Amino acid sequence: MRITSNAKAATRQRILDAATALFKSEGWHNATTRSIAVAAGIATGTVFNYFPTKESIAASLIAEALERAEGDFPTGQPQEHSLEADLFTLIWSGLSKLREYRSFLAPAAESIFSPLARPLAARAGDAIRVGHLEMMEAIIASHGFPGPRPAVAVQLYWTLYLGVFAFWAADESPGQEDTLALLDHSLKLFVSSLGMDQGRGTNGRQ
Amino acid sequence: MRITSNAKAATRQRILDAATALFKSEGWHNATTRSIAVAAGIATGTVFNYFPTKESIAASLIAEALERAEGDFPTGQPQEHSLEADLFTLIWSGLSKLREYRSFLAPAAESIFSPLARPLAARAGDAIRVGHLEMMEAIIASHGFPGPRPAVAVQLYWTLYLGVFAFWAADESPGQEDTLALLDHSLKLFVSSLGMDQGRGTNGRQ
DNA sequence: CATTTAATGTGAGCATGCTCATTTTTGTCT
DNA sequence: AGACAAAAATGAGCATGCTCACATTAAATG
Repeated sequence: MRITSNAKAATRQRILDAATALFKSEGWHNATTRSIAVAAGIATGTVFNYFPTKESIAASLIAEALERAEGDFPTGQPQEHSLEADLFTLIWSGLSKLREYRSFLAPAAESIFSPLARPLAARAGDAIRVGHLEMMEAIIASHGFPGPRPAVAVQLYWTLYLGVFAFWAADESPGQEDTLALLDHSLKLFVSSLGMDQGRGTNGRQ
Repeated sequence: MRITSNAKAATRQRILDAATALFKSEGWHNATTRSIAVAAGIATGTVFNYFPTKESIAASLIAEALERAEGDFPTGQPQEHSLEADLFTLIWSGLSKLREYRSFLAPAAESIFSPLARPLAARAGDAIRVGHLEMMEAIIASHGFPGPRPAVAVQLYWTLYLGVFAFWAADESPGQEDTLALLDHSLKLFVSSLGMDQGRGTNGRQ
């Protein structure tokens, strides 16, 4: 049992490559698991020896793409710019590097949202969560903002991020200017909330 | 051709009743279209004479439930309370009335999010869109807040609303206090954004 | 090389959402 | 009632995601 994982990794990669091509050319629904298997030169069942579901193939692609795109973000340490500008860079430059995947990310974004289970943050996979949330926390901390209680802050950030991501994935305005507008506003929302009361609000009810 | 629509409406209602029961008892995935048909005492194909997709059955149930729940909201006219308090009432009392449906709304919420097409607001159906968004606009207008450009405002509100809705649907904390905390914060975000610049921001980049 | 054991690949087959050609029911007119 | 047309219902059948018992290949051992 030495180089077994080489062949395994190669098969896995063939599946990912075939899926990438088919998602782009055929779209999420028309790219069937059978067609992916054929394109990868394997049997249908083999696909499911590597990925438990079709969704998980897309999840892997998205996670890897995001990881790659965000891999060369400078740091989460103190920056020259405003908190908003730093968070903008974190999100927007990540999206910019994903631009080539837009055509298949639009339908695949479904798979990110679908289960809607409680730990929404955990959904996009460890790569995104660790990379993105830690970056976000570091950036925020570097600017010295106090935060709301952690669970809510994480939820807020993910609501913002996933909302922008979903909008961006389907945004066909020139230069994604609609996404830019949404991101601008969302960030102002987020940043302004960080300075707010840190306890549980009441909104005027008893 | 006089009372034909009576029988039709009856069959449609039998489907909705059967679906409601099965979604609650079996969950979204285990409630199959065949089992719904059997429970309604009709053939599988008949279901699709009334609803184009399984998803649309859930959409109808959700839309009707929301319509019912929000039907007796006072108005969108000037209130005694703050903007935040008014919006809180709009959302929270709606959710409260939906509480009995929580067990099936959690999985069914998937269907609201899944297509993620551009006009996100149109997704939840006219009942919700008209009722909710008009209410929201009326409430905001009554408080004299200037708004950002409409498309962004609508998107922002729906990101907030659907995010809260999805979180609530899966929230099992006592009294849904986690949802309350999220809603409090989300509303502060939203309200504070309404007073911000109304043009396109730049976040400090060229 | 021959055997054994583990890893990997296979594809028939299942359940499901949905389609559609056909059958059954309903309503109208003579 | 009988003939006809429109509306409604039917269920066999399709494509898809996924499973699983089995076949094939590769590695380890004698």
